[in-house]
Amino acid sequence: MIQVTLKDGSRIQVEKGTTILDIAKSISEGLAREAVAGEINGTVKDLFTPVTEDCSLNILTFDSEGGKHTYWHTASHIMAQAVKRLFPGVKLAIGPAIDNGFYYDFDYERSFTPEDLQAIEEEMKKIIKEDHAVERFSLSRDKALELEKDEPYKVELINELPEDAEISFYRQGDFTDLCAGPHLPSTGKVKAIKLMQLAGAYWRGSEKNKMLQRIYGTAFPKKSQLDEYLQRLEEARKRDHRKLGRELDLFDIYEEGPGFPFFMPKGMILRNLLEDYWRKEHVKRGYQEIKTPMMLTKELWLRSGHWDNYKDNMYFVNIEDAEFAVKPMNCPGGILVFKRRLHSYRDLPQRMGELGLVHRHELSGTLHGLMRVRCFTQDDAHIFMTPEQIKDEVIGVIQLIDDFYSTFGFKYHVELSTRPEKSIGSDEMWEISTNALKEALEDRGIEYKINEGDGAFYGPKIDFHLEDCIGRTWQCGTIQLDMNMPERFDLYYIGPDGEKHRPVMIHRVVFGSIERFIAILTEHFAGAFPVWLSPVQVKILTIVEKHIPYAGEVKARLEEKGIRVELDGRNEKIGFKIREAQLEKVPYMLVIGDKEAESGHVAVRSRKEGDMGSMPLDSFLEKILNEVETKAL
RNA sequence: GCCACCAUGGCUCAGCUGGUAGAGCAGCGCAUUCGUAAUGCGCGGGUCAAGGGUUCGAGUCCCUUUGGUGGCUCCA
Repeated sequence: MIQVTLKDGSRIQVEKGTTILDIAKSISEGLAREAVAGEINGTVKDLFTPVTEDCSLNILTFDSEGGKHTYWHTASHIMAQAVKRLFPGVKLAIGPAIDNGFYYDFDYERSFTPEDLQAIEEEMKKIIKEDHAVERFSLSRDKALELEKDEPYKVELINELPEDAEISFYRQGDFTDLCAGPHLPSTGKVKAIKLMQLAGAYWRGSEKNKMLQRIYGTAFPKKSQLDEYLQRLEEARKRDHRKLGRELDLFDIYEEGPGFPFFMPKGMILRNLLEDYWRKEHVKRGYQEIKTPMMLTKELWLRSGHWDNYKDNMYFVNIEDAEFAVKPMNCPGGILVFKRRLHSYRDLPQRMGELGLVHRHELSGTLHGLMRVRCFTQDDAHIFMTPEQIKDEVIGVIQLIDDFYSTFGFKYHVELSTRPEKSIGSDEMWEISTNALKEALEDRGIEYKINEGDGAFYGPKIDFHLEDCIGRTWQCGTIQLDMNMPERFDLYYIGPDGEKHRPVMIHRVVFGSIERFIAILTEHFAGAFPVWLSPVQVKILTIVEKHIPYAGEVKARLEEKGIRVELDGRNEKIGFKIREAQLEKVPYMLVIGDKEAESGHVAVRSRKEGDMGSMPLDSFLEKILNEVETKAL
């Protein structure tokens, strides 16, 4: 007998060799039915794995991360099995579970069509119905290579497995695949499936390799869960900033300027409000603002290293036989500003902000609304400081970013990237700066994930990934330490000892790109921006023509207080005007009829709560001004 | 850039296996003066992304180009 400790801490005795599934059954039939895998001492295992020694065991259902992973992994095998049946010559690459489902990469003589996808899905349903048992077995390297001799990608994978690795396979009916597992015990366990899309993907993610065909799919234990998932996607589509941007007349991108967005009058209101907020907060924190030119000479970019490292992403212009580059980053300009005069250690830190429009040549296939464009405005700043000031300055930026994100109601997580293989600077400087970043994070009690070797070539960085209301994350803020540029541009300050010293530089952004941030905000709020950001905050709706004079007075009163207000005095029914204002996502509608005109009231309707009844104009003013002032969400 | 798919009036979309463009919304005009998500009637608007080809005939088939969508790579 061996002792198994369950998730709730209770212990049970089972016979050695009992499978996880049997243990689940002994706990409850329901659990056994729901179980998809088991976690033995923290490692996810197949349900048919026998338990051979004392251990802790967690029975996983679809609701857990590991459970989903197992479930989707088996679904991907079922898909591969179906594809193999329908297209015998197909070669298999890899087929993992991912965030919301799974994919499998195939190499086939012709491209799959949407009709093929249909057929594959049907075949998958058959395989599920046939309910093949899934079994696991291991082979020696030679035997494994023999078994996979017709699968060149599998052969490559096997050859790259470490000497001592177990080479395991999973078999279900007529299909066998090299796989580490774990898997569901049978194909019948998978219930609701759907193939989502077809896409090209390079073998092993490298553009030097052959492009394979990737089929994405997802699966759930219940049809209702699949429907719910599809509905969430539909919801995300409704929130798409490209659609809302056009509908709400905020911004758009035209064929005449691929990747170069246009901002409409209402979009500019939003944008200017964000920039006003940004300026105010930065002045408060001791930043100065500068503006550096859009184009600078080739020599500058040679010196900064961009010519060597970033040329493919830059645009160039010839002026009177001299070559200029349109700036892809603001730092070289900022450095010239710093260099304009001699600095004492007493002047440091110098915090110089710039809302700088940068242009980067991005591959056409990567463009995506405002999220990925070819010109965008970075809310940049460069902080020049002594090495001793690094930690405090980084903390200052971390706090600034936290303030900003919480203003919009965003949750976020933080990642720290360390020295990459290809990098410059001494070990000592890397250690100092990486530690400074760590200390700053720890000082603020912020949890962070480390991305080993993912830093910029000139220094380590902290990235802020914010999460929108439907759970997607976006990299926005970043804090990068740089010891390279000060060197290249021979920056120095005079220390207390009267000698020249090299300053350290921070590059940082909070919004990241104003354009992208606006896109994120648009999707986050589904176009219904908080009152302080709404391009139109109040819409006055008259019942009939004769109310226009009083409505005009109301409008004037609101405008006097800086409220952005529109008057809809058209000869239309009130229901129609409300519907339009609601679709325009105006936070407050003021309905003006006889009663209001006589009493000096306004009938308030909120886009969120509907009819709020009648109130004196002053009460409404107080309410909305308070919301604007507090940036209420 | 690579793979797949897509491109019809301002917007959303019909248009079967090729026979010469249609709806709703929006716009404009007229009527209606009305209390919390669509008043009625009428009118105008498209070289069917661009170019080339097949055909007696192309929105529909083929090729090229441009732009978009979803991925891959890259990234704010």
